[in-house]
Amino acid sequence: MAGKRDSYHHGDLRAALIAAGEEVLADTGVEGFSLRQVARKVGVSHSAPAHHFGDAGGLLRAMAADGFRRFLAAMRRRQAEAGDDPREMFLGSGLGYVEFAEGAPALFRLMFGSDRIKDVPDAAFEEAAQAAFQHLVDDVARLRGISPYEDETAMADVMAAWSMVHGFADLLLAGRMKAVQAMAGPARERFFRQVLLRVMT
Amino acid sequence: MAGKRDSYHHGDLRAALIAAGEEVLADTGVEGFSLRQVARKVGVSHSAPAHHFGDAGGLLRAMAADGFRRFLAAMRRRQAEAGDDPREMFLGSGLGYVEFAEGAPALFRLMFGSDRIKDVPDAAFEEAAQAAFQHLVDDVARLRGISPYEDETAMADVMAAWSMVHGFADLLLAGRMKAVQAMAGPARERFFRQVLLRVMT
DNA sequence: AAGATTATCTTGACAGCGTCCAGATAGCAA
DNA sequence: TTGCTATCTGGACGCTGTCAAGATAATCTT
Repeated sequence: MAGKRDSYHHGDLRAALIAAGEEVLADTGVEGFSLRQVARKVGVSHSAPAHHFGDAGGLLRAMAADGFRRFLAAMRRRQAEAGDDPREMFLGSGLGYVEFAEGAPALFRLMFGSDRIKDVPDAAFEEAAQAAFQHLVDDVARLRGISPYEDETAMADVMAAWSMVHGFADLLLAGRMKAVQAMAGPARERFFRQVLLRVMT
Repeated sequence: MAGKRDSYHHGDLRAALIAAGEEVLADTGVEGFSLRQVARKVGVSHSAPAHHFGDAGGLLRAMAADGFRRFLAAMRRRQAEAGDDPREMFLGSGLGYVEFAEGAPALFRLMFGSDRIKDVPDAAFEEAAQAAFQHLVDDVARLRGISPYEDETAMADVMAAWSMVHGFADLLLAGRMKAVQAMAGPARERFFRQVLLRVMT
């Protein structure tokens, strides 16, 4: 993956930096992430990224936006396997949510509020994050038979479900749910279903 | 707070570094946190902290441990105001949880799984974190009339409640719950109670 | 086709960072 | 008083992000 190239121009440096960046992120975590390390990995000078992303935050925001797209894809994938019962579809999304978080913990943490991307508006990021949120809204709408945008209780369902799934995932990554981590795959999934369902009565 | 001193030795540098560190953390966030900045704030050489904490991670772990103690205190305080109904006491803890997170977002994030303190065992940190968890276990025990350590469903209650509160707080900090953030204080509290109670049917 | 313009990438510089190391200073024990 | 040890300083190192100036290639204009 250490891309040496023959021509002066790279070809698709932007995409290569995002890909390499996610590898570096997975290796070192958000806080150890370094722009120069990414540049080295792609085989490009240390200040080449600046032209595409401005500064380090720019690259991280692009990575986070990309992360949200794959996050949504992970939820859809699990949901597709769940059949067409609204409740099972909802649970499928939740399982995809947690699965993604465990598969790419540093990226997940980056997406949800790292200081390095905060407070700088980014259209692509916001759009991708919004799309993921919308997926959850759709789940609840299907389950309740009414749009959360038109029904306050349904919107409370959305917030409750989101909080539950997100908290579960985040505590898992923090290593604070040792009892759950000790469970084997299937038992853990069963446990998670049971927990998540509480939110939907 | 920029402590100039008269003697060569500081007196209580360790505590001063922790206090100054939390200010720096609040100002710059976990990822912008710098050891030298803390040293400057206390009026001490850039490598003085090393003697007390080893490296930057050492100081951050000590700060996180201190954070967990204040976190627990915040939950207790809110609980004490809630009277003696088990349900109200439980809600009080939850409100304290969120209140602490909003009052010290960077510290909260540090406590729950920053890369800069992870994977290095620390007795003081682990003990303080465990004490906070125990508080939650006690809440559920009081509510269910049985110890979660002896009853699987009660332990599932603990995990569900914890996930819910933690997710709510973390999403709030991430700025992802705009609808909730827009609510005025009392309305928000009412909403949160309603959400948290779902977990305890 | 040739020249000019623009996008892309390199190189070198700078200050700030964490950590290591040798030395200075002060409190304390004998 | 004489050591001894804990505490703190100052300088060095390699790493970092960002900026500015220059080199190279692709594209546009005519």
